[in-house]
Amino acid sequence: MNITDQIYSADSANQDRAQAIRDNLRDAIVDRRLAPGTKLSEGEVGTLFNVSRTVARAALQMLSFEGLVRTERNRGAFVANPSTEEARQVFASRRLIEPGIATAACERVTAADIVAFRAQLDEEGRFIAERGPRARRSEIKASGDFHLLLASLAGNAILQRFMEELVARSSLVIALYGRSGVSACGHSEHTGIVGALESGDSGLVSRLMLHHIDHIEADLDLRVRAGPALREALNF
Amino acid sequence: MNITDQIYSADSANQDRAQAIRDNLRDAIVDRRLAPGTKLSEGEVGTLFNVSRTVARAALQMLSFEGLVRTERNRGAFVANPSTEEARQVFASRRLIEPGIATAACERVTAADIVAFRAQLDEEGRFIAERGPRARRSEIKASGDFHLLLASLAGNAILQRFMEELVARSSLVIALYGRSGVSACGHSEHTGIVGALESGDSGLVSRLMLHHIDHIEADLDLRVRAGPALREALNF
DNA sequence: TTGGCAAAAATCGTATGCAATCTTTTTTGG
DNA sequence: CCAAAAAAGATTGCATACGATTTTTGCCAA
Repeated sequence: MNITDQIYSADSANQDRAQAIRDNLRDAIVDRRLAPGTKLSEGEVGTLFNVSRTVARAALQMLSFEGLVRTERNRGAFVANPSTEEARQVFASRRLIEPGIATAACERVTAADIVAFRAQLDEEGRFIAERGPRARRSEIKASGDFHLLLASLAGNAILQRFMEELVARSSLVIALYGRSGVSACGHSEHTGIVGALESGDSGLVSRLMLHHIDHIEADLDLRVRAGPALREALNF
Repeated sequence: MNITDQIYSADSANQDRAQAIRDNLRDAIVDRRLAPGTKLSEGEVGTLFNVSRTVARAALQMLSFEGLVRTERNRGAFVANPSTEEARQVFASRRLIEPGIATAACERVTAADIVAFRAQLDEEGRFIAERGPRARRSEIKASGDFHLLLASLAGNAILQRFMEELVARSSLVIALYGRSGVSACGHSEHTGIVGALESGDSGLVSRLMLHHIDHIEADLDLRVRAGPALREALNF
């Protein structure tokens, strides 16, 4: 089981079908099974999940609030294709929020949490060792789940939701602009953060997290390329 | 309090109608024309704004994402009634985010922005001078607008949206738990922040903002009272 | 009066239909 | 043969309909 399953199961279990569809689509987007720019028509989503357009539409609306889907009036919904500027804003937001979350988590972490972190790290390591695009996607997801696990420990539901959005969008950004070299490095940084958490040094945890975010962003290629206008025009 | 106190303008010009309704309802909630716990039935909202339940429902869904409305399955939507714990989380989030926003804004602020801030401060001052509940509501709103104006200068659309949500929820919290004494004090702090912005000292701006948030929260009465279970049971 | 139960009313969740808008294909004029 | 106009097709925006669930009402007995 992975983290997001844990986080959302309580919601989607007895709640709306729209929420279940949203979770399903979000996983697909974060996993890159749905490429940026892919059209998500209400009818198609509806038939795929055996619901009416009404329910499919609600799910797409939720994803659009989270920034994972962009909707255009009378045209439909598309998997988001974040610009380099958006990518920068995502990471600027994370730099602001996540060190604070790490500090808060450090002050509330329990031995059981550390065990969960170790398991999470093991899973990450497994995917890094594997080859192939399937493992690559699982690796991105597992890496995001690490940050979500930390956020869930901070004891602040609002910040946790913000982080869910930011992590999901980060996955999109990394899939689009990542230069792929950093995986093992990121993993070792995660390991370091868990170690600092265990030692209870909240200042260190916060600093490590900040550096980690910087490293992730530094691995991106955020130079302006072929012009976003062209990308847009080609509906990518 | 009743929804029908609501005034609505017929301009659904180029935007989505659901969005216009959401904005209208949000203003009403933030202004406290709609009290926490008030039921917002889809049918009633729909007839009030001359739209079908479909559109009204979409608007309510948006507000529920923002945390201003709580929806219960098969029961309906209600204006949120944040608990003291939620109130603490709102302010913890603001303490994390807003000093950073202030720093970013300080580095991008222009002379024209300063003029806009002065105008905003003047408006605040006017409402503080006035008496009566109408002025009190306008005062809360104007105070929130100050923070939103600052957020808009930070140049980060994601953080700006987070702040919009946090400021709106703060208004609810202040309306519920505020002890009311702090208005003039908050105004003077706003003035101080603008002054620091003008001087370009981003460290000072950040520190003033942090203190300001602390003062706002300190003015709240967040002791656990008559038991949130009772409040919930009474649907307040 | 109070408590409990069943019918009625209200409200929500969802599917479906129609008009408006956008996209693609076909037709027409040069 | 190509460009522009027109028609056909697809998709969304919105309203409405109907079953399901909840809440209220009315009634009777304790």
